Amino acid sequence: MKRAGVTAEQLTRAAAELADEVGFENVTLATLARRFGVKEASLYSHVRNARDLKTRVALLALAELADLVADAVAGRAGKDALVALAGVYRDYAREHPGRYAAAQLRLDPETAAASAGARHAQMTRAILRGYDLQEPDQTHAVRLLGSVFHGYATLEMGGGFSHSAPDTEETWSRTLDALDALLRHWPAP
Amino acid sequence: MKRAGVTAEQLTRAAAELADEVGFENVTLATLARRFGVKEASLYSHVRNARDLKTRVALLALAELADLVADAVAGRAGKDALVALAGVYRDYAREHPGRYAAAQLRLDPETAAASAGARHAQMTRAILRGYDLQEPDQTHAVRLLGSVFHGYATLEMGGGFSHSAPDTEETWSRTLDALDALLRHWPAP
DNA sequence: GCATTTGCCTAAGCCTATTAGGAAAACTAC
DNA sequence: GTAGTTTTCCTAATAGGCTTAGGCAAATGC
Repeated sequence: MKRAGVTAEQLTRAAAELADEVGFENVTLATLARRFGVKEASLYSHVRNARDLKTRVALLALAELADLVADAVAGRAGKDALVALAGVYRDYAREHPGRYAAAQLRLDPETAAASAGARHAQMTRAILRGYDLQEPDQTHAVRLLGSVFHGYATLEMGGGFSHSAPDTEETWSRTLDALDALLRHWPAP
Repeated sequence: MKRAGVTAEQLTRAAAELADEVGFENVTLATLARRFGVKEASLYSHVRNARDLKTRVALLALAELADLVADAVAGRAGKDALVALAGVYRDYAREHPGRYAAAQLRLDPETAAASAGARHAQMTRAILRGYDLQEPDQTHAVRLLGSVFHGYATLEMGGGFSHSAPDTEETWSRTLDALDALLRHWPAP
């Protein structure tokens, strides 16, 4: 019998696509096995277990997202860079909800350390160069920005914003205006 | 054989406690059945299915959280109210991670409409009375605050903030300072 | 006390995850 | 090319979890 030729990378990619289709929490080894035309048990030659697969998808999403951010902020500064970076997160969450959810998976410390996670913090910190913030305010600001971007993406996706009154598009641009203003006039302690 | 005397409310409460112990996604009918000393199938007399139970936990958490917020902001205004409201969300997320996750469950529109969800938006809007914001900026601000609080809680819980440098306690208070300043000097469009 | 409703049970089917052990394909090295 | 090794896939089996169907006994209403 000829082999299907599955690899861990293909499996991870397929899992990411499946996650975008049915939600990260509904990604199952059984579904993937069917999709590849092999038996479930065969997948254990490529990934340790279901958790391992989810971790791989998380790492994929983190790296993919970091690359997109790096691209978007290249050559930009100040509010321009802020808008670009924020837009990448929001768009990614909307276009790849499953992958975005995967990127939120809690990783164990070693895995997290080897992930693109640090690049994210690093790039957010980079756009703060366009503003006049010293440590430790810079770190506070990085965390605040991370909170807003992640919170906004999550709430918007989850329908947390009522579909009424001002549309989310406008809220988004006004939120960025607000954050820009805040960073330009960061309050003294 | 005497009955265990399970009710939907007890079940929901137990599920909420279990969620705080093992994580919302790991709440299972099987575990609850064991905890009540009945068979799994018996639970279907009280809840329609696993999804129904999760929905009930979500509604419980939303209501509980709304009550806590209402209590916290009573008699406060301005930054005082902001800090109180924000603190409730953060503390609840840390003390009841499972319930907090449940509160994020995506509900179908009718269920959501009947939930305490609206009270949350309402109360956030209320604290903005201490600031000089007109519509539609008020709505933008409500969404921004919601994003920050939710995002912060999620990232802090998930270990998204590296455990290094300034501790999260300080970031939290500086974040509130920043939001207060932002609301006091909301940028014109 | 008797009828009805309600709570719980057994039985069974379906899905997913995981492990163990085996066979054949693919690859390596002469 | 062929012998040996590794890799990939398989079957078989176990263990959980979710859900439905049908039945009996406990609680409740009159």
